[in-house]
Amino acid sequence: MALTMTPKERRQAKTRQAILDTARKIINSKGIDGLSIRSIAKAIDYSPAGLYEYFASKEEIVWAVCSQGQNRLYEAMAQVDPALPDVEYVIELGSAYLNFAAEYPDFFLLMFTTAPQSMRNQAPPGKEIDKEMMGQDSAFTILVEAMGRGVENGTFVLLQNQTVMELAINAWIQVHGTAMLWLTQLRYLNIPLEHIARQSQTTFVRGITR
Amino acid sequence: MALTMTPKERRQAKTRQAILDTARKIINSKGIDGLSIRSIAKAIDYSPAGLYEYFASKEEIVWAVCSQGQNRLYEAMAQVDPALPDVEYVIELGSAYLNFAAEYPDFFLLMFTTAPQSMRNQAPPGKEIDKEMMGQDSAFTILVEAMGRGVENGTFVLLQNQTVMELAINAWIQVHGTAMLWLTQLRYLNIPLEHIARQSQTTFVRGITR
DNA sequence: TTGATTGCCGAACACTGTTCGGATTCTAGA
DNA sequence: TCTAGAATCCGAACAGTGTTCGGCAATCAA
Repeated sequence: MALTMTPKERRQAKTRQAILDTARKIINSKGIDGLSIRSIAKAIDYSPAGLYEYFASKEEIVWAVCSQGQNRLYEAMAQVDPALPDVEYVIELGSAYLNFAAEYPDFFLLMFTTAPQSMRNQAPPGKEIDKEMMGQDSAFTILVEAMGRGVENGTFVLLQNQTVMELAINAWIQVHGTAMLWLTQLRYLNIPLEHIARQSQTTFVRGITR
Repeated sequence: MALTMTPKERRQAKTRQAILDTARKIINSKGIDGLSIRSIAKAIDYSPAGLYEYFASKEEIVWAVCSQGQNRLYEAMAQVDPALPDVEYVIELGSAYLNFAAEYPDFFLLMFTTAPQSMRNQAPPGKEIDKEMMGQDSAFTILVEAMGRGVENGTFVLLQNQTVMELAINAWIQVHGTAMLWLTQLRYLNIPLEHIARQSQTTFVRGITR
């Protein structure tokens, strides 16, 4: 797609990306409260007003950062080897999810808490954060396919009237709960993530295998 | 304790509680972004500066609101009948947790996401939000005792080298993940909470029973 | 009746996101 | 090449935020 762009469009895209990159860096270093229009502007040698040529509001910037975060999460999970056995594959997918959360805590919390709330109203039509999550090339899709494969192979067993997607949601719940609880509570009690994550995953696998 | 207070202290406590009550109401109606010092002050016929006689900062107000929220969550879970069989008891505890989250979504999200982050630094010493969570008369304590009882009765089985507290953390992860994922994602996809919660709890119980 | 403390407020400060008008600079068409 | 118009960008301002400070009353202790 970059080949079909005019020089003007390329400049625009470059500036847009520079804004998003600095915004993401500030979030990862100073947290979401340390992110201001003026701090972004100063970092890229722009006037605060100048940013509004590229984004309509601060929320739109944060939304775009989160949207790219979903892609990063997808790529992290897509790197897990699908040739692994069913159980190991699902566990490794979960570990990729958790590593992402542990590496970028503020970013992860932003993507899954404050972001979906306040930005639901003015996200680009057809590109809401939930559609983004469920759509093609999303992290959740990888999980659905992994669970579906396990069910077909007879490795995982469905509950009564349970669909594969619902099973995937349950897997998501388990790993997401681990990430959220560790980020907001357990890590301050010096409880290591790997320790509790292994237990949680083991119990979950025990619950869905026969 | 209210009996040992001087009239002056009673007045102070009354005003403090009025501040916290209005703050909680604003959070539940307008969300956390709708909460401002000036909006609280206007609601109780005070000047913005007047509130600083009772709380040192806005964050201290939010912290106190969250702290009282922990108590409300504890009371909700304490009302579950302990005479229930092990499995039903744990499930009902989880349902109480989920009902709380569904009834006060913004409040719940505040308690478990933005709050623990930003207020860790200047919470009253010995009263950090995590100590609050793990301490006596906390919601988590109820869960620990419930799991411990189930283990003693042989209803629940521990993993290798797993403690009862770790098992309780896993139960917490499961129910917390359900709450968070539904509040931030699933409810916008019109997925009913009861539906997905039942599956999640069933799978978890299946994972910890022999 | 003093003197001091408490309770409360108006005004101000530094910050935030955002808008608007006016400068530049770039670009496309005759 | 010249010019009209669009694309960029900025300074200044506005409304809102949390917070501080000086001072004015009311209350309380001696």
